[in-house]
Amino acid sequence: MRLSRYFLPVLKETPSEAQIVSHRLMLRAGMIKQQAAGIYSWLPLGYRVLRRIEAIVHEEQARAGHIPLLMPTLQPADLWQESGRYDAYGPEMLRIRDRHKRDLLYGPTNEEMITDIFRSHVSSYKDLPLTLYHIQWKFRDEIRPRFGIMRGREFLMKDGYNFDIDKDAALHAYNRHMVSYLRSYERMGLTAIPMRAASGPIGGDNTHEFLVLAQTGESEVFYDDRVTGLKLGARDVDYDDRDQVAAVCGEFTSLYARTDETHDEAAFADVPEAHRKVGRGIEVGQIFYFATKYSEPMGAVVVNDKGERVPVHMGSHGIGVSRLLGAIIEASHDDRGIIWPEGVTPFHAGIVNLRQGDAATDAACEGLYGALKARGLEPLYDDTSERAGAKFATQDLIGLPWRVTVGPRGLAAGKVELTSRRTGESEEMSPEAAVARLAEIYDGV
RNA sequence: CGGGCUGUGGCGCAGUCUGGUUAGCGCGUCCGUCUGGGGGACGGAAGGUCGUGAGUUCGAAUCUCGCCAGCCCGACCA
Repeated sequence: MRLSRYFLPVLKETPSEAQIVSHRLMLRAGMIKQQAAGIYSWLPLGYRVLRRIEAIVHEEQARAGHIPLLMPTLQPADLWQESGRYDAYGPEMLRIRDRHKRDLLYGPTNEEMITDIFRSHVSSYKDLPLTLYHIQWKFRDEIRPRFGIMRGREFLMKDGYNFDIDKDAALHAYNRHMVSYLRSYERMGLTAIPMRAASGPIGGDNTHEFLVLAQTGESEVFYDDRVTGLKLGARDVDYDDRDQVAAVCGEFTSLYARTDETHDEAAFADVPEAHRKVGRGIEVGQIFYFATKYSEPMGAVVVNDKGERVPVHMGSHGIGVSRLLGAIIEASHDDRGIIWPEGVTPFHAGIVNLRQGDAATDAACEGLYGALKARGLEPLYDDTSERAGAKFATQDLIGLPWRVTVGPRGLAAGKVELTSRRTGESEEMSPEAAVARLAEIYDGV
């Protein structure tokens, strides 16, 4: 993309409504625009990151064998009356009435609807296990939205639902989700710690929340800090192997890590003092096993191998896709702007032309731009006539992890400069070498 | 929803207390010249129903009342 033809309304000053860093930076970097309290438009740069995060979630769900579909944002009220949650949910649920005076709601989650889909089409244990998920906009009419996209009323969420014949199978689904989530967060450059949590309005006993440590987090967290060093890395997990998946989950959940909702001082005291940490965290996902809480009242039953009709065991599993942008920025920024991890960056690298209009510099930039695209990378070429300082400031603000700086001075020696946004380190090299290096960096991402 | 606060060009603000010609400033935008490796300089220009409605007054951004929107703290939540 050429910056001169893009839509990137960056701001030099911070709009007064924004308090926390992710909100300020998202506004300044021209990623979002508020349309009402807790409701945002996604401007091109923000939309790119949102789509990147979504893509990672889709890829990792596919790897775990989970199947995507898409349910509507508006749901009929009667489904929720069946489960009893229409009254239980309270004013946080946005209720709508159509022209025929039928009661609808803007879905805050989809357990009822997915259960309805399931019971309509599945009747035999032979069709299990089944895990369906979608990534769709949700609405929760928060009393007080805040922190920009982190605590909006409208938000994009991945929510998945597993249907299994018994508790053991459902717990395997639970574990599969935990591993696929850990892998998703790692690919986004985040360390998200699974913590034992409280179940809230979804219900169920078995539940973990995934927390990204950040000063601005909404939850107080208590943990053994050795948990932050755990990584899945490149290891290959066979999602069909119950024991292997369970072992990975055991590794990530055996150290003490809890939110204030489930915190146990006595158990926490057993953590060696040097590792005992109290901090704050941003919730970026939660998984639940809730047995037959919805299948029983809603009649989601299958015939088992003995010919008996039994309610299916279910769980649900969510990742806050739009919220993750805020969490990533909270975890990865400096005083000049955002620092995107390679996995979610809106563009792979910026090309900064220091002397727009100079024939040799322009030609070198065009060459780099074409060569990077030919390697399958998406560069953002700053071909505007801004001065160097302004271009650098914009690059730093929008946080592309790599910058190729091209100016007549370096070009005289056949060199461009490749700079890491994260470390600030620069290296001079030929344009060809810069392209090769970037291709190598993104090869494993 | 309780408490606190704010609405003035695209953004950040002053002016309001103490009412008075054409409502200012910085940034940004546009044009020109000089510049050119970390938000450059100079010259010129465009852009405002002062959130909104009613009232007080000779006169309202400024005073009064209502309404709307937004922000912060709390309770609530992913």
